[in-house]
Amino acid sequence: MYLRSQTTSLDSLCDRLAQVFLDHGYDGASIAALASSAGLSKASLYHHFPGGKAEMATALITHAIENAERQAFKVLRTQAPSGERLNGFLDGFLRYTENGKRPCLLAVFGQAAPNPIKEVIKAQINDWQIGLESSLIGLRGVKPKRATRLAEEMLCGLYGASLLGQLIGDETCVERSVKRLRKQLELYN
Amino acid sequence: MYLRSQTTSLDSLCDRLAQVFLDHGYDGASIAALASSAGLSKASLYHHFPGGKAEMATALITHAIENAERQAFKVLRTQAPSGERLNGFLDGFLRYTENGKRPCLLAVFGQAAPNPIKEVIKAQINDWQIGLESSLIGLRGVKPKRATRLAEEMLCGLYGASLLGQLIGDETCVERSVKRLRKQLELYN
DNA sequence: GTCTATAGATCGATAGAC
DNA sequence: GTCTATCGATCTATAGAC
Repeated sequence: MYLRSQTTSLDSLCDRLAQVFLDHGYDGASIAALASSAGLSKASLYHHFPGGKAEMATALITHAIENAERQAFKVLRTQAPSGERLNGFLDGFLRYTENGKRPCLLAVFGQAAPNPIKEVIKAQINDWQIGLESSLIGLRGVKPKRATRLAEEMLCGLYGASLLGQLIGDETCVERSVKRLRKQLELYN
Repeated sequence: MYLRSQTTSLDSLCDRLAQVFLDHGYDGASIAALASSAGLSKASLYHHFPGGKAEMATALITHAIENAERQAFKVLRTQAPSGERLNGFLDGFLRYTENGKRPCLLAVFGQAAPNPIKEVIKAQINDWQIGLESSLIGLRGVKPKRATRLAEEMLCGLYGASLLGQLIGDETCVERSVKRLRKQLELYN
């Protein structure tokens, strides 16, 4: 996909397309709806994504991973103290999910999407879990085995809150989940 | 939907149909795939569900809710001590999700399905959260406000573990989440 | 790079025989 | 209650003009 226009336009196009997938799931997002949401005809959309829906979904997952990486997980690999890294991650996760208002594309495509996309998601979340682990190991008194379980607990809590918030229509679940994790890990911001 | 045959056949039909929805989501589950999985022609499937896919999904959600209710949440409304009720619930949740191997239809349809179905899910999960709350209030030292947050934390942890397990292909996430909750609530089984 | 028009496949749903 | 056959709508994807 190449777009001669500015980064803002590309981001805007990705956001519009992603919203359709978030609202209707992979199979529920029709080319017609995607094109309409992008403000293009179907043929024009195929000009940008010759591979059709699968290519769009792949591009959007890559885009979403880059966003999450930049806004949340990147800080885990810095040299800052563990507590600061984890605090920065939690801040970033809230930014990434827009305070829990926006579902995560990884969770949506993880439920139903072509297998290559599912594999990318699986590998990426494993990477992120490892990043959380290494920061948790640096926390006072946390041993490697416990760090592994804590990292999983964090991902469960955050993704679970995002899902639950969507199920019951309460946007504030993720914020409370972040608050709980900060307290449990004795992080103070 | 009426089936003259035994309960086992009805349950078996529901299980087969549910599996298609779990694998492909609401929109991704085609009538052809549903019929094939049920071992019936499309016309025969419509004989049982004149309302088509929406009626199937509604029936299956009702079925899933009844299962979860019977296997997990029912015990929360008994007169047993709070600890026993919560322990029984966690046992039941593991049974309901088949130790985390089977995704929950409520989570799948909560992401993308016709609005009436989403409303049923929303109401049901709110009900369940209230059931958890009242059992948690009975626990030593847990006040109403904290019970509300703990109930949400339990649902986040359990549904998050189910989702995460699906994303990374690890069936054991839910078991660990249950273990964590037992420890946190000081329940011993 | 955008569009209209349309091909070809699959969709949900139904008619009608047995 | 099951089936085959089929309808019209919608879907993905492409052809071809501008």
